[in-house]
Amino acid sequence: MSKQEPDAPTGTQECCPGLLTAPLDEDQAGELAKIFKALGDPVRLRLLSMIASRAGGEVCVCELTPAFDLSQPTISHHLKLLRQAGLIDCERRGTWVYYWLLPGTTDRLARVLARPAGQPLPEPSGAVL
Amino acid sequence: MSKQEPDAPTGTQECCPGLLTAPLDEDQAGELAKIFKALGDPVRLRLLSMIASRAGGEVCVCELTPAFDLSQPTISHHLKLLRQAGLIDCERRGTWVYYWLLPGTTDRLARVLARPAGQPLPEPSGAVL
DNA sequence: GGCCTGTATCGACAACCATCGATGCAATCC
DNA sequence: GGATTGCATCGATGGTTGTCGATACAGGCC
Repeated sequence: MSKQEPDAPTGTQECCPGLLTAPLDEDQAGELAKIFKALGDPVRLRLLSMIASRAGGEVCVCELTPAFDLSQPTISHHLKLLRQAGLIDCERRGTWVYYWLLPGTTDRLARVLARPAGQPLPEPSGAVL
Repeated sequence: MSKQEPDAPTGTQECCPGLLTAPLDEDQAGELAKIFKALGDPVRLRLLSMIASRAGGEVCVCELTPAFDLSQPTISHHLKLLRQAGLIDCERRGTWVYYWLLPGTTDRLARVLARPAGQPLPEPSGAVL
């Protein structure tokens, strides 16, 4: 486990200065889109937040599955997608499998979305909601 | 324009303390998933970064369309999705249509993904990449 | 008015995705 | 060893999505 497909770049380019400062090239856009797509589902968002907000840092699948009105294979599928996006990782311990957050990936997204502290933004229509 | 469907919540709940601190409820997850889904496409990510990183704050569609190997209706479609997600807005000025970033939405995502400064994260497997 | 240009919408189609039941595999317990 | 439990994988299926050409609409120009 934790080693099935080389989908999670795990460490590739910490560089990119953010979405909001310079146009992304195709490679950066493709790589980031994979991660955002993984977050683009309510079930996966809830799974991720359940895992990330866990006190001990890790959660057993047996706690995640009953929290949803979905079949066990469906939850397993969503966890796999989150793992392939590099957002979480897991380990089998005896009968059970535990998942935890990989904070590097969420940190990277937060940086990519962050606006460099007081960017001008001449607000042609204002709109800072 | 700017007023076609009430899809962009524009200002709904600045509250939610973040993905990583407490489990999301279904409503929050559904709402956030819509925005992340809009970011889950390389073309839309590049469009957004082209718009956001623009010096004057706004970009004419006539500059965006030729930057891609895609048809004009396809670009228009992607811009519509970004707008429905509350990430950008637009205005027609004469013959041309101009788009700009709504920084409130990206700010909100950045906050949602940010980890509250020195969260423990006992790292059962380390993995801070 | 009529034409041209820029952009949005429509309808169609192929590709992808979320979901399920069935099944397989791993580890424990008897 | 055999039974049981926890989780992953497989195959199928209906719904969603990215893309296109055709078309409609809006505004400027003659």
